[in-house]
Amino acid sequence: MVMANPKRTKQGNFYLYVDTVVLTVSREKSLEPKARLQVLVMHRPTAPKGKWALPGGLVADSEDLPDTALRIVKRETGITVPKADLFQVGTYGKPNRDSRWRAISVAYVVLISEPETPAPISNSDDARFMSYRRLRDESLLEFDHRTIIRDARRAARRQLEDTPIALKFCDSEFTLTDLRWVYEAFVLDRVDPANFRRKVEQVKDFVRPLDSLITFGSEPGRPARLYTAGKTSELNPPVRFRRKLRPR
Amino acid sequence: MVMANPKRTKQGNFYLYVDTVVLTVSREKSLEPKARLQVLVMHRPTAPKGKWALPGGLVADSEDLPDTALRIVKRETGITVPKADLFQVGTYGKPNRDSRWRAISVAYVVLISEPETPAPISNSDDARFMSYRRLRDESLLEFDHRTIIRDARRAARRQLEDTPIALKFCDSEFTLTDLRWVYEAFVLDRVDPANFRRKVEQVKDFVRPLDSLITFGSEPGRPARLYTAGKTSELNPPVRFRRKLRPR
DNA sequence: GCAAAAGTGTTTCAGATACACCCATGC
DNA sequence: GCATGGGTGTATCTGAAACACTTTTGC
Repeated sequence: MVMANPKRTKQGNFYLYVDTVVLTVSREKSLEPKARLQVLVMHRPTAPKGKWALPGGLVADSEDLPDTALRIVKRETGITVPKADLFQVGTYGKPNRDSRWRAISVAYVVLISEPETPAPISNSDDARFMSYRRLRDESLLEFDHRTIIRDARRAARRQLEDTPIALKFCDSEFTLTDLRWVYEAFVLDRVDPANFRRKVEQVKDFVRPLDSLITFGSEPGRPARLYTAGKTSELNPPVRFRRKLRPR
Repeated sequence: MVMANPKRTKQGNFYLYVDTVVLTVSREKSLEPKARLQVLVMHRPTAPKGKWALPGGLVADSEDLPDTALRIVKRETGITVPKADLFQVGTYGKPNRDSRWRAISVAYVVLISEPETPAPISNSDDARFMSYRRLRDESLLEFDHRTIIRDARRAARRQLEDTPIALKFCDSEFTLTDLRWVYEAFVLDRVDPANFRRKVEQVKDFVRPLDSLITFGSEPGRPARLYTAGKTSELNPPVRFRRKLRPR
């Protein structure tokens, strides 16, 4: 039911974008917790060499914001992200955040496990996963995208505590060590395996042990039990970590 | 540095609004914690009787989003809100959230203490503070504004834990009971005065006792010490409340 | 004196950490 | 056997809740 609107000409001197922060956690065994988090970035053809940006583009008419996010991520990086897993970080609207014209961006974040190799289709001539740490500390991102990734990590960490999104980083069958690996990436520190196990298992319907299935992997040590995702959409109690105490 | 842009015509089939949730806490002594929170709403001249909306309006060219928020709140309700105290709740962009045309809204929330009496200037023919509880439970709000106020309360509650915004509800000199009154409004329950005192006082530079100044009020009981706001912008440790235990 | 709120002190408890110790596998 | 990670049991610590008790006012 769209009516003609006399005020139509009042607005129009800006663009509304959706920018998306695609996060993944590297499985490189040797990586410290702090170095595991990866962000998907792309290179705009007209940008200077070595300057990267989050995949982002204009909202189309009658397109829901999350639909914009996944359309643009696909176009600019080749990566497919599930719509249901997107959640909002915030909206960035300072008049001069883009020097070319007024751009207002709604930022989303999404967590994925095994990513395909990035392969841009258009509007982009390169795309790759880069270390969150590097992007945060060095000046490799255009616009205010460094602020956006910092806010995105914070938002994601909160979601890890209260929702089962950590499972998005895991395969459909996983060990508790796999899951701990993910939490450590966000906590930026090691977590005691014994305490982690108890903490996770007391959350109602967060994870389900698979009937006596065991991984036979190439790792040393006793094989771990496999789990699948439970059905809860809210972690109760939440999975929080206190600061360490001094060793006793 | 605004350039002509060939893609200009691609966008334009929607409006970008800012909607603002102005919260206050009633000082009516008799009110239970749950009934204290008030939301500023207004009546659009073309809306049905008894249907209210959050103050909201179009973003102007080159106008920062928080500036839009306070301009519109002033215009539609007569209330002045401080720009620095606004913080973002989220962006609502579902294609059919407004039946008239496509509207995308960035929502802000702001906490104020003693409000002036609402007095709309234009775009509105009535404005008032209404009970959060009623607005949440009954269907008095247009569009998805009921969702927005719920999200706003949640966002505000988080801010109460981690930042000193609770002080925005208080005067420049206040007692710890005044401050507790505010927290109770968000926790939706009574809080033990003794424990509250300790919790607040151990936060670094959150509140400062005023040199032996004492309220001589009309209240019964021992007069309370006055405090002023400290300088911290982050509550460390945060002011959290656990669920109650069973009485011993 | 009595009621009521401010403010202090103390016990108790839930939840989390630290860590010792046993288990199951690869080499 | 031995190294290594999986998994269990448990002492200890910490922050917070509960609540008894003292102080200071109004009436």
